[in-house]
Amino acid sequence: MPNTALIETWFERFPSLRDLSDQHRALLAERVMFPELQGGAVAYREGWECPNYVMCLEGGTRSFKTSSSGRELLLYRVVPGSTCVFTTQCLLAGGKFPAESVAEAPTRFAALPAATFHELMGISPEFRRFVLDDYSTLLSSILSLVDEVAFSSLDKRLAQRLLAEADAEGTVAKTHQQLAADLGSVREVISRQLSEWERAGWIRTARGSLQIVDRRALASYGGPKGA
Amino acid sequence: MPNTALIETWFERFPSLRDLSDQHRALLAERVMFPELQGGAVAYREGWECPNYVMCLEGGTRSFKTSSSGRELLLYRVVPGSTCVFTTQCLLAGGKFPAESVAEAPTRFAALPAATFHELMGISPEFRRFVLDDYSTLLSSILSLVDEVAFSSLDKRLAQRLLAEADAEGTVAKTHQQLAADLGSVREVISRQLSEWERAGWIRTARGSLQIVDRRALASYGGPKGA
DNA sequence: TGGCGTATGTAACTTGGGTCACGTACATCA
DNA sequence: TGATGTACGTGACCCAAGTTACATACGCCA
Repeated sequence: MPNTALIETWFERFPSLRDLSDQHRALLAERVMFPELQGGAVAYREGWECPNYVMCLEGGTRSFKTSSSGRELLLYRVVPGSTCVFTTQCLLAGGKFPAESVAEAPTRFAALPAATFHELMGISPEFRRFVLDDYSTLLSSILSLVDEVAFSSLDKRLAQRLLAEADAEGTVAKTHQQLAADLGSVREVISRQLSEWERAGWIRTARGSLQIVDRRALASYGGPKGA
Repeated sequence: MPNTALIETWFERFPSLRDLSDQHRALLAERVMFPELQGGAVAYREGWECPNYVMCLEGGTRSFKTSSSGRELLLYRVVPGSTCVFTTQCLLAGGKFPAESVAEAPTRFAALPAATFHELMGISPEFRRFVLDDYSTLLSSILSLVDEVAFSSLDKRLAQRLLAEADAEGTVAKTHQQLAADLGSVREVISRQLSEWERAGWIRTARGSLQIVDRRALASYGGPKGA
């Protein structure tokens, strides 16, 4: 069994899978596959079939919509320990993949064939709970996204995003282009706003990253409804 | 049993419930309640608890988000024979109602207590399928909504909506105000666009409704990506 | 038939943010 | 140490759409 190590990693990343009965866990282990993706590789395009239920072990992907003019809007990010919930959507709805998904780094998945997925959904309450927890979390986050996109201005959304992307030191390791793609906007608009905040002393910019100086200012700018 | 007639109506509106085993159907019938709402009454506000799984028998509600400035955006409509999927979301995610919901007409529901809902999700594959079918359909429609709101212009969205709301004769029985609320816009903007289309001879407007004259023109305007 | 409430028409203005068209600054590798 | 590719800065411009501010117009009830 060359997969023993990977299976171990898998259960480490998804501890709730340990709640399954021995029998069901054995079924998982028997059927699972561990595909890989290069960084930058396309995982899914809109409209593709979804033959597997997909969980992320290493790396990560971003799922997004693309407009006719080429602008992108981030829907959500799949990181180690989380599932690619759009595959859940495909399998449950019996439809096609509803967006595009691209690996942001070299990525390793655990993939469960559709038949096994459905089988386990039927027989394992723990597996069901695991799947539905993730799935309902996604819907919540997409509903917030609707609200944001429909009613919030771009500068507020940008402020929030910087805070969300920042590490403990306040560094945001993204280019303006990437921020624009996350927000469904374009580079120039992001640059414009960032320069303004840099002049105000709220951030410091660098090539390929930026540094938040005044977290509080950004938070009160993007946070409560008001200005 | 004063509810016999209602239970009969209920199963008529939701034929897939007949697929449940006799035992599980008996459980449904035993625990169900049939609350009513006046037209215009608030069913849920954002953040409310959801003690029931709710299915619509008569009437209907609209679920929408509201911006800080008071603009509304329709998320989806609950009609007879469909469930209020946000209650599913609440029950599965264990969270609060994620939007506001208002009865558009006098409305009758079938409501299943949360405990019964969870019990049946565990023991009845048919019930599970019924719930998850609806739920996954909702996610699909919300994802389309994201795409539309983020990337489509208001006039295209309006054209599509007119076509969607029109009856067989091409009559759309809504005020400009209501159309605006569906689309997350304001009345003046809708009126402006409608006048333009009236001048072009695509529609005829009246008080409280309008008539589509040239379906094809509207469809090609809003439909394919181009102009 | 006059008035009141609701629905609509429309002009003028403002603004956010996307588009165009550059110029400049790093950074790496030959 | 130049050349080339990638990231960033910036101004000018434009357009969709929201805001403001009224003017009607219809329809019903007293």
